[in-house]
Amino acid sequence: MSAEPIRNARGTRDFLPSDLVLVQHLERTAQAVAKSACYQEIRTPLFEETRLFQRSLGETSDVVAKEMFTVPKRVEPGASPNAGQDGYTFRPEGTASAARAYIQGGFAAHAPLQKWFYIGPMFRYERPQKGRERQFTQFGVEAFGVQSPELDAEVVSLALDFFLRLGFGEELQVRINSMGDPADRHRWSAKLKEFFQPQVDVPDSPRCADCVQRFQRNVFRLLDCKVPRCIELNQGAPDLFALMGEEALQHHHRFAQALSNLGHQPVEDRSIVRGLDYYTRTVFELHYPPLGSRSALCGGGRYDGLVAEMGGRPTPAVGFSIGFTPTELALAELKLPPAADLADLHAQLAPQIYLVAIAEEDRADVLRLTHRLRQHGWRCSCDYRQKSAKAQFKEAAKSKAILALVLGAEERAADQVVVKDLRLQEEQRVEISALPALLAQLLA
RNA sequence: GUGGGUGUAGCUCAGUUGGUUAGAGCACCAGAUUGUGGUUCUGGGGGUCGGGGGUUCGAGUCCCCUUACCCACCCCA
Repeated sequence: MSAEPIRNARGTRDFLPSDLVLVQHLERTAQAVAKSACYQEIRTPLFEETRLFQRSLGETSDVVAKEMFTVPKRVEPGASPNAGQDGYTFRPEGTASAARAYIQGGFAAHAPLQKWFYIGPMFRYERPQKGRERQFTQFGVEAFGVQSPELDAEVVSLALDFFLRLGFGEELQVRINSMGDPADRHRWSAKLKEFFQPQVDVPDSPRCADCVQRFQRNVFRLLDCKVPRCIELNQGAPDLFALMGEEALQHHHRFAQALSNLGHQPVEDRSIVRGLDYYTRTVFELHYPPLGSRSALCGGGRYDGLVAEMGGRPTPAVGFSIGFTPTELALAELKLPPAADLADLHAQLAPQIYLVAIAEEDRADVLRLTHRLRQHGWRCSCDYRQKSAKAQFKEAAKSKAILALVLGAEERAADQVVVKDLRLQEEQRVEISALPALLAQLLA
């Protein structure tokens, strides 16, 4: 049996100790931003009933149509489970689960206003490429129970704050649009189909092949096609804003106003059309133009219909999600964050104290002392490979420890220990009883 | 799902028009006289050259297939 080594599954990543430094920094930044605005953390299961996503994201969305990690509910021999309809699916995004938890928790009745955030892995069965993985981490925020456009602006400002704290500059751009209310959307959809029909429904369509496809699945997407010819053909297409109801229009204006009130002049961008069904009114994206083609950092919007659609009381809501992977890519390109921001996390990878046993007979005492110091809260390490004293000092240096404690026959006889500062190469011999105080001073 | 690129030690790569036991740097391990470090020196472990088939006297080096990864499209975080 020639055992071929098993590798990580396609589209997944190992986060090794040094990789985690950045990730942990992203996590704590996200938490700090969210908590500063009194958003509370939630953790929902990594998998849900498949129906949850079919209902919330829409059967025609790409995510549901071809990117779901679905497993059958039961795998009994002989049974023929229908995973597609009656199975579990690893969550491809966080909003559906949050809405489900909101409904299930009965918040509409006793505490309709809920501001939540989450950080965790999401799964999509896609072909991996740069900035896109099958398992990825998202930071998301969802605020339930308020339909005021000022809340939309608050949510956007959280996303902005996240990137600003990571070191992004003032070039950060908020692009906004509105999807109107469902009735507006239906009218618009009909008008669009009417408008595009002649372009698509002919043997030799002037539109690109993708657009012909999109026409069936999601007409809105024709609008953000990048093919030059298609862009031309989009001239004169029906404008949603001309069909939108007064309330939705007002909402959008107040949203834009609230944003500029917070100091973020938004950019109107009619091509922003989120791919998931549940969005209503506000949709937005954060961009960082210096990044060029990969400038999109965050996407979000309002989904006033989702909770009711899923069987809860009608509850307005708004949120966003930020992918860690694109964020990491952007940070790398921008040479961010500054090393100082990560210094503490890096430092935690190294021991503070490395204990050296001069001879074999000293090892037992070294282990005892190591154990004691750990209980005091110091990060301590020592050798378990019978290395020579010399090699232990090498090990101590390599480990980036700050101090070395040396225990030999002389020290043990006198109840003392040598404390060596590896940065200054200075050492002193002290009574064991005085050790905690000295360490506290040296490692402050 | 479609198209393109790549695949030599843990990592970064050399390997001349196919030629004999496949190399380097870094990393790792051990030493350089007796209780002390990141420099230096010496030695050592580690590769069925992604896998399979073919051409050839002979292939890491050419051809085919396959697989993994990467990149782009689609879509999106």
